[in-house]
Amino acid sequence: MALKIYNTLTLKKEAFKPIEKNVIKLYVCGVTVYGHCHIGHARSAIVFDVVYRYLLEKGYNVIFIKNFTDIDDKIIRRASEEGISWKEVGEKYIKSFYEDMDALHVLRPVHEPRATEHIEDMVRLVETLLEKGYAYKVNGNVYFSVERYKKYGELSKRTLEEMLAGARVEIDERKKNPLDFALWKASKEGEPFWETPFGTGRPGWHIECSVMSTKYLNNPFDIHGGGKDLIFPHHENEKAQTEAATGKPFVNYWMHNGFVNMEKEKMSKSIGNIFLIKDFLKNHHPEALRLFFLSTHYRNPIDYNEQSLEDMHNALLRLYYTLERVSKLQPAKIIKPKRHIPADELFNRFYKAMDDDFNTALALSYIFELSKMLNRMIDEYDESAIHSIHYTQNLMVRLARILGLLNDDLQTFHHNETQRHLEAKGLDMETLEKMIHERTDARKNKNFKKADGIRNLLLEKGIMLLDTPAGTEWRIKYISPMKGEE
RNA sequence: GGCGGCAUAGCCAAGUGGCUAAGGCGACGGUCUGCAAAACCGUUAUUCUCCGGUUCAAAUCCGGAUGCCGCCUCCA
Repeated sequence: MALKIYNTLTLKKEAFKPIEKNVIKLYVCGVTVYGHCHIGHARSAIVFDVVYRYLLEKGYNVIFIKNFTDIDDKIIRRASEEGISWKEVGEKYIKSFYEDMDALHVLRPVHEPRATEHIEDMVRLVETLLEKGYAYKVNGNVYFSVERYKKYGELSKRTLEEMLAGARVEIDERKKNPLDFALWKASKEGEPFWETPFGTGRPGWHIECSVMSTKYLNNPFDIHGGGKDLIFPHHENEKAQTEAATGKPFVNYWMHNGFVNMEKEKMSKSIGNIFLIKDFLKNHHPEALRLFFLSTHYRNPIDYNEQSLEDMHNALLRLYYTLERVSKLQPAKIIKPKRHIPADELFNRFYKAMDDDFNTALALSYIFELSKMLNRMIDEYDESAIHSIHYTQNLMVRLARILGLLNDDLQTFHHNETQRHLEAKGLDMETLEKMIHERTDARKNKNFKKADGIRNLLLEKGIMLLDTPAGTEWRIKYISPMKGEE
């Protein structure tokens, strides 16, 4: 099966051919570490985590690099705000980044280089660009001359004339062209700096990615990814610098994920409508966020709202409850997974969907179909089916894990869900069990009015009771306030 | 102003030339139940923003209109 990837450079879906057979070199722009990660960072991380997982699943040796930008204007500003050094700012938010990524089950890339560990390489790149005449010095700053690089605008699909017509670029007298961008910035008093042949200063924004990607992957390399907002200027500039310096193409396939909107508006720090991953995790299972993102194609925008997240949380619970039903079946003495052809068909369709530019929305639908298939097999249970059931379950879990879902074992899942949910609703285990007990007694005495009252009370708290032959069980169920009132 | 994208059921969302227009959430009916719930079965878009065109055939291609969004400035 052939993988196709939508390439921002050509605006087309293209058959994917790695440069080296069986090896894929993947670079994704990481974060600038000056704050906690928000839901938008989470989308990018999850999208490329799934790309990484799927490429591994297909048997490729994936050299996946994701950087930290740990020196920049905003970090310096943050340091003075928090009264700590810029290095401490970096350390603090790298730690925060890992907490969030681990919670979201984002796999660690092969290397996670930091900008400040590659200053020497940056200096070398700037020198090369100066030597080749692509860059010029002004008062300790070094600028890249966009007019010298003929393909400037190739990635973001605009010409220099068009960009200037936009005329929102601040005119800086020192630059030859307003669109020229800084490779190296002269440091001001009190700012971090490095000594270089062209002056005391610090790197510009784009250069770290050029340096780290080519250092670990060489160029051209296979896939470069990031959020859509990085196409211009970040990726355009990375490409210009690297191609000008090396005389070789930079990247074969450019992948960009769409934004997360809040109430139809882009989530961004400047608008101030950001929602942190840490806040999300207080109220939801981390996989609900994955499910939410993966239910839309990665290139499309997605609108974040509580209702959608609750829908997704319910959908996630459904998958876990299917696994739970399977776990409760009378175990066979020896499980010999037996092929179940309809399940295999869904498995194949899953791969086909993923091969089509990572169509996770379609791929997910097959996981839900496997879940339904399992439930049906359990409903019509006879002992001989146990082997097929296990086979089907294994397929379902395997596919889910390619998407980074169903990571929890049932115990962990229950424990975490219960903790989070009870806390959010101001309940505790003891009260809950007492209420269930009370209701059971009421039912025994045929006092159904009281029993139903308790049940409704709990339902309002998002706890649903199930009377099974084995006794009363309870589950979490997200009910939106609107629907609850109806 | 320039460039790019989107418009599919109550909501979210796949599908981009031809089998019954995926899947999730929700709603309704059935089985089950004290009644429920869960689970399963069934129903929930004869039609894909609108108007033209191409074609034997279009949600899917082309032209136009309307609406929404993004980039052109730090951003995932």
